Amino acid sequence: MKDGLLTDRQMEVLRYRKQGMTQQQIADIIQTSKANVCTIEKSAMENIRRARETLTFLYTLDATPLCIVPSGTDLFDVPSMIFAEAEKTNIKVKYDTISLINLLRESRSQACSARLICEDIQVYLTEKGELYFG
Amino acid sequence: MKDGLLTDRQMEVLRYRKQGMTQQQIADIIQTSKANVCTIEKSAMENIRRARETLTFLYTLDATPLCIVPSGTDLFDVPSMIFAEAEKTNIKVKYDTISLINLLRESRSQACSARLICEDIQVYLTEKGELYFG
DNA sequence: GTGAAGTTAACGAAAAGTGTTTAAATTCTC
DNA sequence: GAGAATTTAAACACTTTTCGTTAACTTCAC
Repeated sequence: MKDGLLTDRQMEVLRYRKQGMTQQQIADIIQTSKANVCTIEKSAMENIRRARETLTFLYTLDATPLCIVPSGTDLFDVPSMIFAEAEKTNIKVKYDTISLINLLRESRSQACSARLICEDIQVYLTEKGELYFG
Repeated sequence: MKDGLLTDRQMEVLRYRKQGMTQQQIADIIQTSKANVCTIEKSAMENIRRARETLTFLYTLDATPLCIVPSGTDLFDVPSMIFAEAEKTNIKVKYDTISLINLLRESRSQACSARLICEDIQVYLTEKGELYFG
């Protein structure tokens, strides 16, 4: 029974990276090649992506796909898009405009740069009015 | 490049379970033994646990452990515990009492039954004042 | 162009994960 | 207690992941 998805090696590399070190510096410390540091970091990111997707699957087990927010959308246009779609389903969304934006920025920070959405985002709505971004 | 952590088999079982079927019913449908359905379901839950832990690691990479909320604590006592601890660190917590409780209930719903915390919960605080529950 | 940082591809060996069966044990319901 | 539902453990073939190497490649600042 292991802790998480990440190996010790992967966590080690991520910690050093968080501190701002280069792959070469890390390679020197953990005694390997920079190419290997690169692959370890890359597989760590892949594992993180998979962890995210796993939880999204779980959260959306009882949710229905609502709409897709296309890459290039203005962040501030997202709430009205979602409210409009939700109205068709007769489910009341649990979030107001502000908290919806905050929710999106917190759960998909990579997909938001300033006011621009830079990835397609699948939106799910549960019967309770909760939102998930896949 | 695979989707998530869960195999097709595991997702299949979780979907049927969500619909309220027994392991035996599922075994008949997917043509295997009920023991195997149990194993698959169990490893699915294990994978979900690991996905959660992976993301917690990521979120707490730049956070420091703040305190542990012990099992048995009243949910409504949690905010003041956390605020008291945070005061020692000179970091202002981003959440007020109500939103803190909501955050906890949403992110660790299993650990909250009504007003009772039923698992030890590790609390992390980032420099920005964000909270994570590990 | 040089050097530093990062990425990629191909390959091998070791480690870990998955689906399955069988059999025994546990929990739950009536 | 009887019977159904669920859980657990051990063992197996099989697949995937991981770490590591080597070598070539892109980017970017100077």
